[in-house]
Amino acid sequence: MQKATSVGTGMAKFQELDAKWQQAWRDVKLFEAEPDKRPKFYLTVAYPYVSGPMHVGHGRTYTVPDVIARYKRMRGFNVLFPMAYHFTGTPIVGAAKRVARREPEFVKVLTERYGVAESELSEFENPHHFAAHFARESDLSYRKGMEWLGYSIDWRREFTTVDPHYQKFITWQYRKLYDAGLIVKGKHPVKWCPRCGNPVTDHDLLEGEGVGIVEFTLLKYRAGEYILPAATLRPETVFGVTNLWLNPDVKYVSAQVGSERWIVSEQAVEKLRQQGYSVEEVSPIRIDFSWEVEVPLTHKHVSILPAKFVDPESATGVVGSVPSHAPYDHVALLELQMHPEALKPYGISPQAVAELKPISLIEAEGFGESPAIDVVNRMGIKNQTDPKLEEATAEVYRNEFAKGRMREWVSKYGGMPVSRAKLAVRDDMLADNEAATIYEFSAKPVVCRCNTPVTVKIVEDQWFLNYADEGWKEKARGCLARMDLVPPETRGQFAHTINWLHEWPCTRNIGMGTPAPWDPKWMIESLSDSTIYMAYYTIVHILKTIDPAKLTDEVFDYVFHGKGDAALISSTTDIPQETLEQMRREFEYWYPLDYRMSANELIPNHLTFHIFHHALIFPDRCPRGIVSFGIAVLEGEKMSSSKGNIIAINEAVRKYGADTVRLYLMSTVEPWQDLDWRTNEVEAMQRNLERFYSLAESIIVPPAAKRPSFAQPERWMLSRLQEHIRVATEALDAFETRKAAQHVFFQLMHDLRWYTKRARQPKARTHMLKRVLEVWLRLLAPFTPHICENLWERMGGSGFISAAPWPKVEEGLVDKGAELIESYLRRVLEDVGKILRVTKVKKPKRVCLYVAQDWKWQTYRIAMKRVGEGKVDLGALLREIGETLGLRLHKSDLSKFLQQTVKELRGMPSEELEILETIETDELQILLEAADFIREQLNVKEVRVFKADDAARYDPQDRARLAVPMRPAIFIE
RNA sequence: GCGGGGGUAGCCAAGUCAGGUCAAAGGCGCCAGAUUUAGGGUCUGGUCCCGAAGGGGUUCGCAGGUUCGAAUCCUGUCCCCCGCACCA
Repeated sequence: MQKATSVGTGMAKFQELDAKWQQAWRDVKLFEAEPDKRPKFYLTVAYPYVSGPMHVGHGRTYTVPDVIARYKRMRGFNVLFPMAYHFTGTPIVGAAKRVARREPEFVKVLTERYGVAESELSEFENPHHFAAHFARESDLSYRKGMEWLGYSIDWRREFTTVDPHYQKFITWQYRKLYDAGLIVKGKHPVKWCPRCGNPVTDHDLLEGEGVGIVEFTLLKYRAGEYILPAATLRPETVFGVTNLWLNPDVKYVSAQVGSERWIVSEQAVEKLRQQGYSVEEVSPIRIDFSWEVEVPLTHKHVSILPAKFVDPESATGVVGSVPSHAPYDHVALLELQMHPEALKPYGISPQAVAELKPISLIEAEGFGESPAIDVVNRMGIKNQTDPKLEEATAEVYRNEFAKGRMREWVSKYGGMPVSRAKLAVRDDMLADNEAATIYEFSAKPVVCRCNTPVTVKIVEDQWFLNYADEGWKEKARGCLARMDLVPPETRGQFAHTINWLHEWPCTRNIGMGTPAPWDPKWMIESLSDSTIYMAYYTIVHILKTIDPAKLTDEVFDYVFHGKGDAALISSTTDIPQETLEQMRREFEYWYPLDYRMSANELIPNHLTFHIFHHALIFPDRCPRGIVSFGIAVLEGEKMSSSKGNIIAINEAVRKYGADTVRLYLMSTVEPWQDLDWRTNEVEAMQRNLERFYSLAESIIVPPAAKRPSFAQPERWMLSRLQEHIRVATEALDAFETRKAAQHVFFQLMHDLRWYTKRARQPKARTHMLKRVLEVWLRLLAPFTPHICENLWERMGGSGFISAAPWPKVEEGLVDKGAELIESYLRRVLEDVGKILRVTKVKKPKRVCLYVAQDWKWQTYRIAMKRVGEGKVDLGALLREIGETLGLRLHKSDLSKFLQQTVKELRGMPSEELEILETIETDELQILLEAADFIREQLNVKEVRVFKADDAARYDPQDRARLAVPMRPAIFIE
């Protein structure tokens, strides 16, 4: 059976077109960008981290800049769109390790899903090989995917972040930062696997993904020579301590910590060591519950009481009791007070326990004296093993932290919001050596892939980028203020991030990357080496021709800052002077970057770093704008590439063709919205494109007619075309790919269908369709370049459509009157259709249309004028019309009609009113001309049109009286 | 908690800044008709409810308010999503 589409087996055909045109572009180096006289447009998108295949999310991320690049090129810009690969970082190293361990699940994904041969596995133990494979080698790789999608990338500038040239560039940059005093040394807690001897990232975890590290303050309670360090998240509550809790079932030890003698749970010892405490000489100790301890800061003396809820695994196993504000403490105390016999084994006086009263030190709106007691009572919690206590604690903490204030009696901190007092108390106590710090996971367990429990380790010697530096922040703010942000809502996020960002650890001791120039045992961390590489793109293709050993700081200083003398640098480095000058010219031509594109989840780090580093290194060449993308999901579900449940974009391209995938990705949502890949919609898109292709062919094939005269349908079509050009242009200028694609594909298709139905003269039609197609192809070219190139060639367009000029709106062809007439006809057809449906008449014999009589039209026009002017005095208007028309007989008809008319006109938007006013419409003429068309559309034998007051009209039901201007009365037989 | 985004018909999603053309674009799905009639493709029409004449009713998370008029403005309220770092 013959297929309606002449694409034949459409899919195969599209793939052929893809390959053909990609080769053609390559052959003429169409996308290799060199500085010239044209205005430039330079855009980049975050280079991919090549830890796996390119999936549909990446497809969207990279198609947006390509569409924009193609659009700008057609607008006459010299466009630079480069691409590179990010190798730096731990996940690739982690993946290689997983291969080395032959983790079955991962190996399975690699071999069965990602097409890696078993025999090659050993090579994938090398992280560099792993990355290179997914960067360029694999059929699922980024390079292939991007080529198959027809991206207009200048591939000469491709590089990886571990290339020696790039490392020279990073070294240059980091020496600058170091010299500026923005690299500072410090320590910070990391997740650490004792067995691997390495920090671990979430990717390396078997269990505990997403678990955070929280900072506890250790309050130093003193008991003679001993110190009992009680861990708390709320140091400000020290003023409400009534006693200390220890768990009688726990093994406690006494340990020499620095110059102090600490008592902690046995489990805490290793933790303290990991966290940089020098712990020596540990011996078991029996807790004597008769001790009194001195509370730090307040110097009160309190007793030690037994409590089961105290967890030896959590922090130090020593806990201070603040019953007024900690539900656990309140319940534990209550239990002891109700069961004094439990105190006997410990030799504690029940009398003393009974006298313990909660001390309230925080007031919070919506709570009474003691929030902890309120909440415990409300939840009906009776004992300290009740799991609801967690929730109660969270509720009290949340409310007190957010809304609480320290009570006035609390010396020094009285009246302070809890959120501030917490830090103030902590800092004061730390300064006086009355407290220390310990880190703990926010949830347990956390287990490394090697099946070892992960601990918190304090890494000493860590190097930080000092984003806390106020001067730097100020520069970044200045840069931000000058930038165009898409979508604009992201501005607040950026501003907030600049304020909030502080020291960022910029070195790591594992993974691939560039050694820190001032301390080469460390590697520059992967986000930190990706902040200004957009500048590197401008010269990389030239740099590649130079021996990296020659790339001294002087070279980069010259190229990027114009510092020094080219001839001199040439003589010391042996780089030809012309080469140096050429690089300088390239940089000066392309920089600043016009738009940076990346995922909006990178605003809190990468994108803001990008601003910081530019503000410092290229203060006069800050990027002009940032576009932030949404994420992508699959059939409404999240993707996971480590589990292999992704749609590899390369496979999708092979299956549906590049243009189908591109248009789908661009037309469903705007770039900053979340994309949902739905297979059935992609398939529908493919059919749509095939339909478009065969429609285009059917337009191209018949020989062109000489320019015939245009009638209403032609005028309408041309006017609509202008509208689509206008909207698409505006949309693409604002990165609204969806809006643009909707107009240039779907809406234009709709209009063209209407036109083909409406067109009466075959010659005019052939001519018009060709004329529309010529524009249409150019409008679609950024989205579906392969198909458009092919059709462009077929219809004899000159050169590549990729290099053709973008269509311009021809104001002279905008014809609001023509548009009004068509929407009028549509309305008439709709009304008739509605009547047919309601009356369930299937095959009408005859349709009669009655156009409003002159007096109604005259009234209408006068009313229109008055309404357009603003206020309407119905009475005055009535008199005015009565006088003008000299009508007496239908006074009541007139007033009724006028009322309706005014109401209707008032509801009309002023724009439409204006058009109506200015355009001479002869309704009768319009309908007479369109009668044939209406007859065809309704599939009736006869359509008759009358004036409503035509005495000779055929009107058995006297419908004509219902006629109103722009709404003819209808009679159906 | 802090910061950001969002709730529109079966699903996705425009429309909200600049109130009226909005029963609300477009896509998907579904239904019907047409097609030298394959349950495929293509084309046409329909797709909140009622209606044998183009009409009426009820809708845009929920509750109020402003207005001749509210999906759009204001107030309150409920719910959902994302980020909060050392890492891509």
